[in-house]
Amino acid sequence: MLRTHHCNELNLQHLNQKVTLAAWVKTLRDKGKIIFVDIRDKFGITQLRAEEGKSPPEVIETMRKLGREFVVQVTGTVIERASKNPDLPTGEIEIEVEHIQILNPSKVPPFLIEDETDGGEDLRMRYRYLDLRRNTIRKNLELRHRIAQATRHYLDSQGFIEVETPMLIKSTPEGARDFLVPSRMNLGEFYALPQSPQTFKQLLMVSGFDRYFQIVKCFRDEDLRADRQPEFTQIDCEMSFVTQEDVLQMFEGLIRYLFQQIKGLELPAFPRMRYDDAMRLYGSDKPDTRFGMPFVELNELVKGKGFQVFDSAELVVGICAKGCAEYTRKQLDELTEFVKRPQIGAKGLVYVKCNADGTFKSSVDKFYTETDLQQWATKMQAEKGDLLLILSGETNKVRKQLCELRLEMGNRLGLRDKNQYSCLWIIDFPLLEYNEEDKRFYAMHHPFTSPKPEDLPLLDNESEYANIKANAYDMVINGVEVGGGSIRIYQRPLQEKMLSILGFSPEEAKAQFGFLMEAFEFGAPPHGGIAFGFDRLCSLFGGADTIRDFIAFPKNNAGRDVMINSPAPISQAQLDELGIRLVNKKA
RNA sequence: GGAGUGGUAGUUCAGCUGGUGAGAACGCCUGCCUGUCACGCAGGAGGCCGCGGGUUCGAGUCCCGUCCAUUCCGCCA
Repeated sequence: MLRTHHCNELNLQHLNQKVTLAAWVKTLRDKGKIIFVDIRDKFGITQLRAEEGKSPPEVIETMRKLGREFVVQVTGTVIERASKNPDLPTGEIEIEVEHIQILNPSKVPPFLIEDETDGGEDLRMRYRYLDLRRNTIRKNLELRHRIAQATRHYLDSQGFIEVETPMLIKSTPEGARDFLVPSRMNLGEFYALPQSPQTFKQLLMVSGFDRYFQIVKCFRDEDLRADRQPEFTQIDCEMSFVTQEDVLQMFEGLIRYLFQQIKGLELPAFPRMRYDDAMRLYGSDKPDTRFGMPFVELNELVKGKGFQVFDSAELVVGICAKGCAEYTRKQLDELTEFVKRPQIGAKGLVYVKCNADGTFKSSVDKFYTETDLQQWATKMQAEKGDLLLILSGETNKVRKQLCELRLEMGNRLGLRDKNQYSCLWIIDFPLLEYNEEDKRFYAMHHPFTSPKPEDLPLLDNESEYANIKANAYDMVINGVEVGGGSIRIYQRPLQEKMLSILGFSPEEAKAQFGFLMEAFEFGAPPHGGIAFGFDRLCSLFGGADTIRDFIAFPKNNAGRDVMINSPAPISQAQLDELGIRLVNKKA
């Protein structure tokens, strides 16, 4: 080793020891006759000291030449500081430098390599290796490592084995857009990168592996968000001979173990909420349950009083914001503007202030009496001082809009504390979802999800498709879908039926999924599983909204890596070899 | 594919209804400083105001286009 100690190690117990350190120059403080240099490695900071007339002249000379991020190797004696720094673990000592060597100089870094950097996102990504020198980012990756290790430990202890599945697989029409890889040896044909190892893990169950997991990269070529990357990591799991209840117990166990190990938190049992209830009460299949403020439907109270907007609405629904009756005109206007933004798309917002003196003030006083408003307030369990916020319109749309408003109110009222964790299961998802554009049903989870046994007869009646429930479940924490899974179909006839409902001809079904259905004919066990979004889980544990700071080398929201500058054009020779001709070459 | 926000010094940003010097802080350079640790003090360098058009006597500022970044909607089984 080029060092005897790292930079967070030395203290008064090492007094008078001769040590060698190797690290990066963090800051220089040249006081004239005396020079202090802080050096930094991933472990911590140690102060170097040199003094004119005392230190060797070549040491003084070299130390004056140093710049930020120079890599140096220093030999010297551990001495007690004349003035100590209680903020540093090494703050009681310093190194009296006897020899210093510049192992590598550095250009001036383009941003400050400090916890509070002055660098913007773009610049940090271009010099990601410098960004990763910062404590905050490195700690995020250390957190990710610990979560991964704890996950492996838990699943191993429960009899799961980690099996790798291929990255070069086959494109399928269902689901997200695939990333494709041309095959040189099979000209004109393409591999696809896996959107998830779904079919392979099912085949491992057919193979009798009983319990499988993998912390694995998945690829989806869709537009990105702060919490979405084109390549992301899943904790992918599958178990044989299980019911939904077994899967929920096992993986609730995993998440509670992680909270215990990583955060030191003992979480209560996770509540279960049916999908229909989640949509009715929160307008979302991933409700943030850190706070209440559930939806209250008001149709029967508001109709027929001459207010055309409500009379013509399919659903009139509101939330009660505790203690907000004092909101000013300006604040109410802000909320109205919020729901009218194009992304939300509400036409307007009706409010009712439940005044402290028991009176009501609303934006619809023209149409409704005090008695009417009192009824609303009672139904919404409002007290004096509360504010009712009501939206109306087509059911699905208005629920989505009110969901956004509820989250906004949660933010405004400080009810979404990053250090508080509210976990729950959403269960009883619909099996199928109608797509207006394509005029057909799609699998809500994926085509291998099994229907609830009691709903099997509905598969024969197209008008009932939308009412079929699936053995599918999501885990939601703080309004984030961290994982989801299902009990799978394991019998060929049912899988064939499912694919035909999804619009596959028997020939297409055989071409796409014949291998899976054939496997089902060789003694496939009942099985089911789940996959967790590992990057999201890490950001949640780290209290961040973006997953990028938990990925060593992330891509920007156009899917570009601005450090290596990918994607990039390839040579004509490569294209020729792959038999590819570009039609729309970007100039 | 659509909407919002932003682009001015190495960096983060300010720059009002268009009107004589394009600014601050941090960073960088030079000098001074024997207990600093957000060191201090003095001085200095550093700018195609993203790019291209337009309006105007005059544009960092207004308009149009375009590129880049970012957030969201669509999309993501």
